[in-house]
Amino acid sequence: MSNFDAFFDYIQKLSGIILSEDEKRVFLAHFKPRKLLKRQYFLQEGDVCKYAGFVVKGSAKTFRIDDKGHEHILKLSMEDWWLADFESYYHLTPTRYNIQALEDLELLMVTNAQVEEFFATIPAFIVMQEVIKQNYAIANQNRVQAALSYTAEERYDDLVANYPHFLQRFPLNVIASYLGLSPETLSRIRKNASKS
Amino acid sequence: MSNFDAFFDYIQKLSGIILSEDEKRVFLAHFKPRKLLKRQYFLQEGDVCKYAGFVVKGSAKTFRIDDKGHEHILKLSMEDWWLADFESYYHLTPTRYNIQALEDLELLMVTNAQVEEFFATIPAFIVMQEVIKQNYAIANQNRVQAALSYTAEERYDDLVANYPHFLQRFPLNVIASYLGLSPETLSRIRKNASKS
DNA sequence: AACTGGCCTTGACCTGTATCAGGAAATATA
DNA sequence: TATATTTCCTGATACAGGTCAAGGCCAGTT
Repeated sequence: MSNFDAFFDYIQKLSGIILSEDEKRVFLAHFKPRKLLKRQYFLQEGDVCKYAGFVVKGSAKTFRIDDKGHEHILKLSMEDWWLADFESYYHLTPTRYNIQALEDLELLMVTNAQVEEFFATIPAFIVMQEVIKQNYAIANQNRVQAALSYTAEERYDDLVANYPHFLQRFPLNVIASYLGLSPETLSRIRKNASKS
Repeated sequence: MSNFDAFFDYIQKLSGIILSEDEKRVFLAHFKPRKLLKRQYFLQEGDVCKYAGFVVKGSAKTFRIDDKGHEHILKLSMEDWWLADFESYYHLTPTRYNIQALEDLELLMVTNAQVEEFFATIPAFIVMQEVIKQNYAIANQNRVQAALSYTAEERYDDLVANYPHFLQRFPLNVIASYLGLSPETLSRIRKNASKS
């Protein structure tokens, strides 16, 4: 039950609309709580991402394995974020990504079909969806720009400035992969940074 | 008037909803046609992106100038796309980008305030907006992944596979910048590719 | 027809970042 | 407590892609 309180807060905060008790009951009826242990997979390459999971507690990485067997982290998710490959989720196509728990996870899961059937009439949820898509589009746009035109060090500085909590929460090899760097390079950048 | 026909087709195609004559009149009343010549700016760094412009004809680049004076192209836009920095447009914050015409442009312009006042009740427009945000979020997600984990050659191959018309339409130095490469490197990649 | 400026290529060289190898410190597991 | 395992650092070396410099080609202008 306290699972859902965090979720309700999130919807209300993002949408700016208060949920009625009736509306809350609709969420309770159709969002399915689920737990995953550290290292368990939420999604694997080739699968269709049938569910989106709201993260109540814990964290996860979305990543791809390249031809040489190297892992590239595209996204790090924690409380008040969603676990899903939205491309696969909306289009029901096989995903190119893996999503794996970095810490034990508590999720609230739902399918896109359920969203369309049960939540299409709840204003707060509609607005929330719009805000999420908009924010995600903008965040990714900025990340493209950073990836294409910033040096490794600039990207790290950017992370320190904008997502300092990532550094407390995730090991440095995970951060390195998220920044598109080898762990060695990140280590050297940090060594330099601490000097100046 | 034929300006608007292309726009109406676009809305109807993206939303899957036919526009009534009354609805079309609302668009005619509030979207403002505008022309820009090649090399003219639609937006400059530091400005607020007050207008979004639907591209009826022509093309443009969205780019940033780095500390060393180098240009990095974030986005290339042509017919049936929008000209705007959405971050600045939605939040009314100063933009970090420049948008400049690569060819003579014919646009239909609108402010976010107008959208909220006049188009918030037109279902086709609402659905269109959702689809745009969703597609843009997904496209940017894939581009982040490409920028962080693909080699220069893989990124070029990706472009050839997914956006072959870009190559016909834009000079190679523009393509190079869009891929995050120097023109010299792109030239060498193409030379190799044509061999095999 | 000559001139100009933008576009593209090529070669030589340089630099940032990856890779490989080893090891220390911290953390989990027995 | 002992033993793996993971995390992080450091040094040596390799390589992808950037930078600099030069020249050719083509379209537009005079």
